[in-house]
Amino acid sequence: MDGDLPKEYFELIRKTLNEKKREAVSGRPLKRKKRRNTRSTTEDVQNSSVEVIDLESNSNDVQLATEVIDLDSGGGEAITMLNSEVSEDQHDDSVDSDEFEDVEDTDFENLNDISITINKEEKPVHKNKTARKNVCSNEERRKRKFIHMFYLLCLLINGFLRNEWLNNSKLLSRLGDLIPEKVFEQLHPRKDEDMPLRSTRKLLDGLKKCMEIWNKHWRITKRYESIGCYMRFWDEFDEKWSGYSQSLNKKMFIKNVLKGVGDRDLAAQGFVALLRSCNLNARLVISMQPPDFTNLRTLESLSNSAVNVSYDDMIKYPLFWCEVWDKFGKKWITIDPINLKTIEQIRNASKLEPRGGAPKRRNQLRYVIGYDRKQGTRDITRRYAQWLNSKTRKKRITKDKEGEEWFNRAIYALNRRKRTKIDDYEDAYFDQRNANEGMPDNLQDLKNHPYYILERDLGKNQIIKPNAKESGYLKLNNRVHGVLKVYERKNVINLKSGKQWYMEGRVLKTGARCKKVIRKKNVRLSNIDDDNEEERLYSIDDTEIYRPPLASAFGEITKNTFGNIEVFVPSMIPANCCLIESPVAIKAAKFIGIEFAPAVTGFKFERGKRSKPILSGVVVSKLYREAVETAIAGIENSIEEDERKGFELNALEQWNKFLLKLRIKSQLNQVYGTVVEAEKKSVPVETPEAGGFFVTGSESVVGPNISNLNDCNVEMNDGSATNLSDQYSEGEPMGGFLPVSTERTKNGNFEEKQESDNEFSNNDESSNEFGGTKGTDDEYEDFMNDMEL
DNA sequence: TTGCAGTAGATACCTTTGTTTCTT
DNA sequence: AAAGAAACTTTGGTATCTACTGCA
Repeated sequence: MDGDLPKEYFELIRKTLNEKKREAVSGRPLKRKKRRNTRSTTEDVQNSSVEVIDLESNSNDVQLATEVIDLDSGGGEAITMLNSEVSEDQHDDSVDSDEFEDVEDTDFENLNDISITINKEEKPVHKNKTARKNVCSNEERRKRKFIHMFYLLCLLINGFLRNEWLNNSKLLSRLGDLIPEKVFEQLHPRKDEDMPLRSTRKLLDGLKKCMEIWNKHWRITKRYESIGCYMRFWDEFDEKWSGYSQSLNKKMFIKNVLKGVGDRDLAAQGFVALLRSCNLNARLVISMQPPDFTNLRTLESLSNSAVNVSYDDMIKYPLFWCEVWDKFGKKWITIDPINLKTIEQIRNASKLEPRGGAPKRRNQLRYVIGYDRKQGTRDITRRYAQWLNSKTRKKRITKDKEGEEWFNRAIYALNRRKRTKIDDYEDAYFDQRNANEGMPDNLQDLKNHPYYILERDLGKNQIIKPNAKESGYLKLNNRVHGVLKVYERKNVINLKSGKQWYMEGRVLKTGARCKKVIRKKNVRLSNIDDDNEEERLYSIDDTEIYRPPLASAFGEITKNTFGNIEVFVPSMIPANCCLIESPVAIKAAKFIGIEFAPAVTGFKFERGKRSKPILSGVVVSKLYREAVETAIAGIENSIEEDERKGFELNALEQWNKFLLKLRIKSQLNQVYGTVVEAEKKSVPVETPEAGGFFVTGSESVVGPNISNLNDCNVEMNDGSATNLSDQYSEGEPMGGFLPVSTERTKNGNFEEKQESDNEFSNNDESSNEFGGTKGTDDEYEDFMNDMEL
């Protein structure tokens, strides 16, 4: 179709496109249909071109791919169509350009090189090439999340136990000797009524002294043998954890702390004990480093981009430190006595939050947990993470609701003390910090922010409260979008259609006004006469709880057009009725002949998009409740009885068949002499322990297995018979009857069986029908008569 | 080197009451 | 003749998340 276009056109287009690229004017967004088309390497292109020529050497021109240039729209947008994609179209000239996908202009440098995919076998190869290499599978994703949570839980419990060790009375009394009387007084200053800050000042001085004392006391600081408690990358879980410190028991722990020997973690923990020995309310604070579950890179890509973090960078920021309650300032004071050797009263940012690329790779501050001396456990990440809501939150398991509940449960389980005033003060401080964090200044952080939302990120069924004002603006460098409005999330209202509200047992109030009108999602489903493609949405304030009409005195219930009553929530049951859920409820209600309504409690969605109602029970007047329940019990009972009888009958039938076959066999043996049986190790007839029912692997029939009665020419599935024999001949006897046959031909068939088959079929064809699944009762009877049974 | 807007691709979620033909 | 079983049908739009790219 484009064969008529002269070459100059292409060059013109190419030129225009290149200019447009430079200007970076993005009109309507160009779509790339399939990456593999544009990404295919030149080699591929050439190869395929050659192949095409070979394949289509009869075609008039070398039109390998048709390229349609739409000159009218957008002044030079090029649209390509690939032969392979529309091979059925057979070069239809009348193809409308709208049918083609717009393709990004990246590959128009080589317009003469035409990319094309011909061989179907090649397609998956292309797909694999362009498939994401660095994203792990869904399963792996879940696994990582699980490991993250498990790891975190272990750390939480470990912290709790370690915190208990710190309360050891012997340890505390010995450590208390390290603190001179003067310093002790500084740590417990008198309250200055006029200027509480002065008391705080004294406390801080005392703490500084303590820190100095501790640094003198701690003589030997061991190097971490591996990476200590810092964060591991995912590929490091597959390696052997060599050099991980041997389990440290309580005794050794106390001994080492008193001696002042150990790694940085131990030093920090010991410092907490030191402060507790001075009767201060000191917290053991741990920044936990479970692996990053939001990092979805595969192990290969991880190891390729393995980031080497130097030891010094890694230990720059601590994982263990200390907090002391300042009762004058009603704040927690943070002390890191080892790594940064700092004391701080955190206002908006902490020095302990890792900064810079390298340290952050091994130390992502996400979960900071404080354990106090009364076995209280609290999540105090807020104090240390400057951008908790916009950045840190995304790396935490609490980023979704499920994870948050899990985490809260874990913390709750480890918090062994009642709430105190100190917690109130701290929560107030956290609220203050949340408020101070303010609005993010970039798009990424505004996504899923707990407090703010961009106007453009509002869902289709969401609106901002009518009189709410925007709380700020986000200025983008991009000239196209300019300034975006940001609202507080609490001003967002979720809307639902009338039908959706009905599913929650609510109906629109009279005179309710719709808040928003959207296009219906599935136009295709809606009937032809239902040309209303708009969906009106309402807020919860526009609705009220649905009160279904009461049943009449005779128990008559108002039903819908389908003859049902919908009970999606309990409030949708009429007040004087009840819902009885049972698979046989409808049957029971019918049986006793009362007024009832089948209850639709939900829908099931099957393929083909058709949904079907779930009729899980009936709604009846409360008067009939007992009657229906009794009837249901009766029906269930009788069903059970029937099942039992059926089972019994089936079993008896199988036995009957079996015995019949034995008779046939013995009769045949009498007439024609015994077939070689000596080689068969287990002859079912003579097996003494052969009793009871025998369930085969492939058949669900209960009863004796008949496959081993070769002489009776049991009509069997050859395949299943072979499989059975395979199973049994090699495995242990499974009890009961064993179709063991050791003679096999190369084809895997049983020689013996074949022989006997032939033998038998020659003698009596009609018996072929016997014993198999096809035989009917009449035939059995006939045969039994023949056998004079 | 780092941060970030924009984008593509993958995945998850929402959907919320058939019809025709044959057999018993 | 009526009732019931069986076969046929085999979406698709939107939201959300993540990695990647190119730019500053």
